[in-house]
Amino acid sequence: MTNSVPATGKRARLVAAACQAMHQQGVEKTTLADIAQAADVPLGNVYYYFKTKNDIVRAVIEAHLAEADAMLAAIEGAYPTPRARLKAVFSGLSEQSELIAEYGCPRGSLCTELDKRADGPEITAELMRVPLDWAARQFEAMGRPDARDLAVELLARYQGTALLANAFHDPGLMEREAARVAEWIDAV
Amino acid sequence: MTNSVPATGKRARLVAAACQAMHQQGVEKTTLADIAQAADVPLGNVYYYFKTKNDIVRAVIEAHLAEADAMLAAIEGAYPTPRARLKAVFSGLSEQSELIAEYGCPRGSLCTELDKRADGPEITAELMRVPLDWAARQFEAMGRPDARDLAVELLARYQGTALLANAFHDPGLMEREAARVAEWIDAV
DNA sequence: GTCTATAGCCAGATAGAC
DNA sequence: GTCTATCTGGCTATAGAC
Repeated sequence: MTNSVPATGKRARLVAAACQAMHQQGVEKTTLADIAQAADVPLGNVYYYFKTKNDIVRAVIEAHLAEADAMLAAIEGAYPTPRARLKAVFSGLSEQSELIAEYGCPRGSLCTELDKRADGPEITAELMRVPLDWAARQFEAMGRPDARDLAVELLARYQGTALLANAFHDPGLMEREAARVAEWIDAV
Repeated sequence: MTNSVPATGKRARLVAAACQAMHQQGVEKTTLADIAQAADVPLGNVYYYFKTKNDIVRAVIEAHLAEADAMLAAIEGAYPTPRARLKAVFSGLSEQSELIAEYGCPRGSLCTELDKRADGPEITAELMRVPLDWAARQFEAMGRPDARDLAVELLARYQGTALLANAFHDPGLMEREAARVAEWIDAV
């Protein structure tokens, strides 16, 4: 390992602060000063860890990807059947309905926003590719030849519902749709 | 009518330019100079029509709402049954798959972005409420007691698919899902 | 490695001549 | 009503002492 983590974990604190701030305020409106203050790091010191703001964005995406990997792996370990896994993921996501109603899906809104950024990192699409591929593998394991289509439908329903729940600031909308999606997974 | 429209239609040009720029670049990254230049209006003159940037955002939303109203009214006039209307709207939307793959759904990404803006206009949610209520009325006319749930599912699928098509820059994804949604409407 | 001070830039908004 | 010139503030990024 070439880079040793500073004892204080400043880098980790900065990334965590950036994740939260960018989710709540959006990428563009989040300033380096916001992040530095939330992480309790002096502004100038941020540049020791990240050369540009875009590097922070990249780190935020990578943090989301790592979290998604860990979450999906944990679910695969905990549930034996693909159907149970799919339902577990979706119910886990909709437990955050309050957060989503207030600020939207952290990964979805990041995708939407970064796509308009001329210099947005190319990894952005991974935020959707990872869960999409995972869901497609589960549907394949269920023997569905249209696994990919079903995965698209599942992810689209989640993302679209998150968008609506956020627009109306209504967590109930998210929970209601989550219940209907669970029925759908059972029926597929 | 208290305000007479200037003969040159500068205001209309500004709103149209703002609509396009904000769809393509996002609200935050669109500057008044961008809008003024695209509309061929000198920068300082913009402030004669709009006191603040937020006023332009409001006008953009109102333009989208007016367009949606006109579109839905036209479809209601052209198709007799609710089922045909729902399919017509959805197929109309997915004809713009190239545009959506490049920049996302104009109304969806606007909702997502404006919700993170502290001073975002309250009308924002209308962008989703109008089509949602309209779809719910169509499902009601089909005698469905769960009309509202079905409307949420329909709009969520559209918005979610638009987000994915944009993330992957894949118009085909939008078209494929549109075809599957059409089947779903027939089966409901 | 850490932090202060500040450079440099660019956006939103205004003043005021015409 | 129209337009030029400019003010003001905030943000990214850097310089350089410690």
